[in-house]
Amino acid sequence: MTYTITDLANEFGITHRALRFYEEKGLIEPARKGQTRIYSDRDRTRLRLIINGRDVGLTLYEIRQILDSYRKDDVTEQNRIAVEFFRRRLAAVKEQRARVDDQIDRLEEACERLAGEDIEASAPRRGSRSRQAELRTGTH
DNA sequence: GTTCTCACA
DNA sequence: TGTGAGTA
Repeated sequence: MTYTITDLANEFGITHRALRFYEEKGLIEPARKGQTRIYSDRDRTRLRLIINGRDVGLTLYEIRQILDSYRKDDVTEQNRIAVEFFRRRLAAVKEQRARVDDQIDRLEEACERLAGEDIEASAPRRGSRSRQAELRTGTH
């Protein structure tokens, strides 16, 4: 089975521009009929990997390195390389989450501090006692 | 319809 | 990590 650039673009919800972009970056090398690109099932499988990798935040360069490892026959080695990239990305994403959580905490605290008195009357903060109430009574 | 290139965010 | 416009 073969596919045109529009076939795969439609199937994966990307533009034909993106497909050529991936090709330019060396992630995929479709055959040519004249000047027109002809994508094989193998190209389609690689594209699926590209999209999945992109969706979890890997760079195209990282995806290419994983794809390149598939030129080896050693499946164990392929998996080792992929896992290496996944772990690294996982650590980065978790770090991002920690920063986001910290920002949320700071913003919530600031809001409570600045507008707490007004907001509290109508919408009590979570927990049985608000921070403001604790401050007023001096208890914890 | 598909290709390529250049500018642009 | 792509998009838009213009072209052949």
